Amino acid sequence: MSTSTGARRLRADAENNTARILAAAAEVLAADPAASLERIGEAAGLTRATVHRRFASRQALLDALTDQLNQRYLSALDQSRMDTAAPLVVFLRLTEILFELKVSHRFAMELMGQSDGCRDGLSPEVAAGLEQVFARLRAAGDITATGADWCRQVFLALVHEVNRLPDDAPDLVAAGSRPQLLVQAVTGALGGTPR
Amino acid sequence: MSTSTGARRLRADAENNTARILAAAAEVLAADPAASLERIGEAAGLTRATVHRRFASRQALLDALTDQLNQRYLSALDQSRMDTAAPLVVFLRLTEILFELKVSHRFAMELMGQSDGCRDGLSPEVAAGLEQVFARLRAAGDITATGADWCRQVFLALVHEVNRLPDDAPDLVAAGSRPQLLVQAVTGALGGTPR
DNA sequence: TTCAAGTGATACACACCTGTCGCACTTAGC
DNA sequence: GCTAAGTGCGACAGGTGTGTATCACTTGAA
Repeated sequence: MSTSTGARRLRADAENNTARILAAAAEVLAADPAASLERIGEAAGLTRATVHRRFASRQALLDALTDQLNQRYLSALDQSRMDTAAPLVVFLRLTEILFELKVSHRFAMELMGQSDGCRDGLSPEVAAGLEQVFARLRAAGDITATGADWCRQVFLALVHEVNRLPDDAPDLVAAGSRPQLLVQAVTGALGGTPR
Repeated sequence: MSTSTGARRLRADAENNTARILAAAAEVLAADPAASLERIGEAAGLTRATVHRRFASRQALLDALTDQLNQRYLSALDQSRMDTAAPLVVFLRLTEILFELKVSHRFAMELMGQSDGCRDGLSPEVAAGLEQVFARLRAAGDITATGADWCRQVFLALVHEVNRLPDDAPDLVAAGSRPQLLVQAVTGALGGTPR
């Protein structure tokens, strides 16, 4: 599962470089979605040639990035233990984990946004997981919005905005943390009763 | 003011083509921020050469688009009559006008988002106007958020998302209209008491 | 009607990104 | 230490977007 699919095992440093390229790509592409592979390699401390050796094409790199993003979302959904905790707690934990994983929110937005129908953005499993989270929030009366798409869009959009907030933003300080501000904002936007 | 700044007056059809290019650019760039000038010209029913005649460079076109966007926001802020009506009414009217003006929300997001500090995104006047709207909402108890940046970001992000919603989205139908859904979502996200 | 303004079409130069070599060098792994 | 795997460097070809210029044609406006 760890990037090695079928091909014979990579050397340790090579596999490490693959991860560095992915991390650099997430960061650079978040700032500029049209950034060249040269800039991505530079950010990873590698040459463009090496980027090409690890990823056959730009599209292959983007696909790998998408897979990684989906896996992180799935992992976060899994760790949030939906079945045992209260919906609001689950939601808060989910956001906490996503922030810890340093998920590239801008890139996530790009992916989710560009897939008008559901082309290549977030996987159906992730969408289903998020939908379940919101369904439980709705059942518990924490939100009133009924559309799964609307809930997901608002969530992703506000994740992105919360992440862009400077550390000393008054609302962020007041809320206590980014996950808490996000939970407040999302539940409020989706028709939840405050407090 | 009308695009003619200093240079001698353009012929009527030329000025009309300038407007068509701007409209086409807003639409095409909303779908693909990296679209070529050829595609923009094609969408406007013109040739790439003509696009270059009206706008010296790609950057000049983007700047003109930014100016237009800022002017439309200013116009909407002006028409919302902040001084005479209740804050919530002002806010609703503002969003209604923005939707009527078919403001390119995606492009607006790009501009606002990319200007980390305040480089070339929305003008200080627009930012100040929005800040005033939110200040009045706060004074009236419709929201509790205190950060001007946070309020503006949430607003712009949700404008974008509301605009992407299909006409038959359940939450949109329930709210009655896009502006109404937007007002509900923004006030809720910013800590307002529902209803 | 007449003429300048504007456009379409085409060509060109320039720059950038992508993808693929080949070769010398370094390094991980046995 | 040896060997193969991996990397850096340089070069190349192909594609695309940009910006400019020229020429014939069309059209707005006096």
